[in-house]
Parts: sequence; structure tokens; C-alpha cells
Amino acid sequence: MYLETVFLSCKIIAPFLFLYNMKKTIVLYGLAIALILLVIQVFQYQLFVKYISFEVFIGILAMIFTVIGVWFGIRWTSPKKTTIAKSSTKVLVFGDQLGSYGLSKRETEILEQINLGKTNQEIADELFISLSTVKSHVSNLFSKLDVKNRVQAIQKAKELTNTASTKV
Amino acid sequence: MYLETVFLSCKIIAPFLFLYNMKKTIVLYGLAIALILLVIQVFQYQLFVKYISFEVFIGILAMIFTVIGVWFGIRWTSPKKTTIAKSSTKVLVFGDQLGSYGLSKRETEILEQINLGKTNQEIADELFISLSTVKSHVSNLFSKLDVKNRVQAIQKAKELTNTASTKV
DNA sequence: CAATAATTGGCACTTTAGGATGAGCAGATA
DNA sequence: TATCTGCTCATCCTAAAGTGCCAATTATTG
Repeated sequence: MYLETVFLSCKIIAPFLFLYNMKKTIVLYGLAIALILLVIQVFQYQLFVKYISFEVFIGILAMIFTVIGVWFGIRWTSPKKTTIAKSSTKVLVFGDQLGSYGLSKRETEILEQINLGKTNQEIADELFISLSTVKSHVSNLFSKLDVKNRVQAIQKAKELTNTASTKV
Repeated sequence: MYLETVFLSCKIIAPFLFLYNMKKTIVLYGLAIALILLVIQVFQYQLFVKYISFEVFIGILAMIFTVIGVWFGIRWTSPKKTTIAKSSTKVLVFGDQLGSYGLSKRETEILEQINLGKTNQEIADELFISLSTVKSHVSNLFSKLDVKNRVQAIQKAKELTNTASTKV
């Protein structure tokens, strides 16, 4: 009964968390804009008291919004990527961007390992699956990316994830 | 005499062109800001005529500068990249930088072809040499780069040429 | 001119990659 | 409940990659 309640609560909350996560940047940006507009409202009467000239006020305002825009532009275009640590196998070069091109999560994981220059056997050892399974995934992702070998697969994936980054 | 004059003129102009090229983005952005401020000056009196409310005016202004900021942010962070022409085989990714790491000219050519995702037979056809020769070069360059397969070779070479590029 | 390096090519062999096909299980969905 | 998707694993086969070793010719260098 208690566990069921918790389970149901999770099911209700999850969509909102997902929506929040998706729109977080937009929400934060909107809040930032609202906050600054509020500050403008609060200090509006001071404009006419002429502590600062209108031009300087506009200049400061322009600077603030430009900085916000630059920050937003960088955030917006920057692909999700982690600095490649040499010995780490949790490096994500492609992240989750290839999903929209038909690759499953596991296939993307396999491709990450291929990108590290590993053999199929090494990938099998790393992910605790069999060599046959790795081959199966490799073959499937080659088909989805329309490539003939691992070098082409890597390049195609990088192309797609770069395109996806600049398209958003 | 005449050629000397032209030559001296070029020497004088070149630094300014270089400076202009370096600072072009900043200059253009400054001009954009100045232009918008000029527009504000021109329309300033209209603010008090109240065609639009102050809040709406600030909102439009914020939007304009945000867009400029986003554009600037994208331009600022966008990596310098060359589109790899699909059918071209004369694209040089590594150039002649690998010579200092022990690779011969031919070995670098072979690596360029590998980087295009080609099989050894395709490389042999492209360079008009035999499959055995390609294998020999491949094996040699693997040894010099201290790698085990072509994916690792490509990454090592990119690493080395990036290091060389940033070092300059 | 001799020595060295680069380039070319071969053969035999092992390892790895890749293609084709089939099958079972778990979870999600209509 | 049936269907679909993702993941797993297998077998068989061919192709490609890669290794080791050897050798000849040409270009470069001291």
C-alpha cells in the first residue's frame, strides 16, 4: 500500500520533472529577463531624477542583455560533451544526440567504445557482453548510419552530432 | 622603382588588414550597437509621445540586444572547421605536420586516405600502388605512432597535429 | 661515392571485422 | 493478449586488417 503510493507519486511527478528539465534553460532565461525588468521597474522613477542620463542607462541595459544573450548563445549551441579523460571509459563524445537518428542507447554506447579505438573483443570485455552481441550492435549501427566500416561510422556520427548542435 | 613602391605599399597596408581581420567581429558588433543607439536617439522623443509604453520599449530593446548577443555568442564559440568534401581525395587534414613525428611523406598520404574511411584496396587504387605496399606503409606508420589500429592512428595523428597547431 | 632512408612489392599467417541469418527474453504499448 | 522494440547470443562465412619477414630499386645525404 505504502510502496504503491510512492510508486504512484513518482509516476505523477516524473512528467513534470522531465518537462522542467527540457525547458530549464528557457525558464531560467525568462526568469532572468523578468528579474531585470523588475529591477528596471523599481528604479524607473530614478530615471527622471536623473542620477544617470538616459543614454548611460540604455548602455548599461544593453550590456546586461548582451551578456545574457552571449551566455545563452553559448549554452544553446554548446554540445553536451565532457572533456575526454584519457583513462576514462565513461567519456561521452556523442552523448544522447544520435537517438534522433535511430540509434538505440546501447548502440551509441558501442559507438563510443569504437571511437576509443577498441576492438570488438575489448568492447565486449568493457561492457560485460559477448563478442557476438557487440558484432550485432556494430552491424546494426552501420546500417542505421549507412556506413561501411568503423572509421566512416565515427565520422558520420561526429558529423550528425555537429549538425544537430548547430541546428538547435 | 615602380615595383618597389608597390611592394612598400603592400608592407604598410598589410598590418592594418590583419588587424581589421582579427577585430572584424568586434568592430561589426560595436557598429551594430552604435547604430541601434543612434536609432534610439532618433526615436527618443517618441518615448514621451507614448506611441509605445516604456515597458514595451525596453522589452523590444532587450530582445534586440539578446539576439545580437546570441549571434555573437555563436560566432565566438563556433570552431574553425573546413567542410570535408565528399569526393575529394586532396583534402589535407594532417598536412605536412607529421614529418616531425617520423612519418614519411608517403606514410602521411596513406594516413590521409585512411582518415577518409577507405579500405587498403581502395587506397591502393587511389595511389596507384599495390595492396602489399599499402599494408607495409600502414604497418610502419602504426609503429611510428605507437598505435594498434586505424582508428587509434587517426586519433593519434589528430592529437599530434592539434598539439603542433596550438604550439605554433 | 658510400651509406642511409624511402618506396615498392611479395608471401604466409593470424586476428579482427563485417555480413547474413536465426532465435529467445523482457518491457512497453495498442 | 498480441505486437513491437531493444537487447542478447549464436553460427557460418567471407573479407579485410594487421603482423612478421624478406628483398630490390630509387632518392637523399654526408
